Amino acid sequence: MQYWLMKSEPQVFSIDDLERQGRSPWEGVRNYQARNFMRDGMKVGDQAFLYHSSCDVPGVAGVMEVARAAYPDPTQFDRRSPYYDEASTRESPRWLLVDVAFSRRFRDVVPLERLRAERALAGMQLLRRGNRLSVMPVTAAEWRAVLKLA
DNA sequence: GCCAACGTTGGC
DNA sequence: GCCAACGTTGGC
Repeated sequence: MQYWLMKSEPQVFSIDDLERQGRSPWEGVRNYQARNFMRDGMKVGDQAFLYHSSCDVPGVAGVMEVARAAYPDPTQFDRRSPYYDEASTRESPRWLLVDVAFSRRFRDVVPLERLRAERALAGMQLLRRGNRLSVMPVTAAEWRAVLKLA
C-alpha cells in the first residue's frame, strides 16, 4: 500500500465536502507529473492526505482512500468546465483522475507551519522549495509522523 | 533543441 | 496583492 498527498483549495473542494459526499472524483489535475502519479502509482486502497492550499491555514485536513484507479477526467471534454481542454480527445484523453473516499477529518488542520517545524518531515516533498505539485507520494515514515500531529 | 515570454501555483 | 518558482508554449 502506498501513501499520497493531494492538494485542493478548500473553497473549491474541502475535507468537509468530501465528508458530506462520502466519495468523489478528484477532478481537475492538469499537470503531467501529478497525472502520472495517479496513472502509474495509485492503487485502490492507497491512502492519501487531503491538503488545503491557498487558504487561511494551509495544511493537512484529513485522510482519504483511493476508491477507483485512474480513468479519463470527464471535465476535460466539458466546454463549460474550468478544466476544459480543447486539445484533448476522447480517443486519446490527456487527463486522468481517480475516485477518492472519505476516511477521516482531523479535528484541526495540521498547519504547513507545523509540518515545517517537524524534524521527521525535513525531507518531505511537500516542503521542498518551490514545490507546486498537487499530487505527490508520501513515505510511510512521513505518513506516521503527520498522523502523530493530528 | 534553445530560450524568452507567459501563465499558474501557492505562501505570505 | 505581491512575488518566487516552476511548467508550458512557440518562434527560431
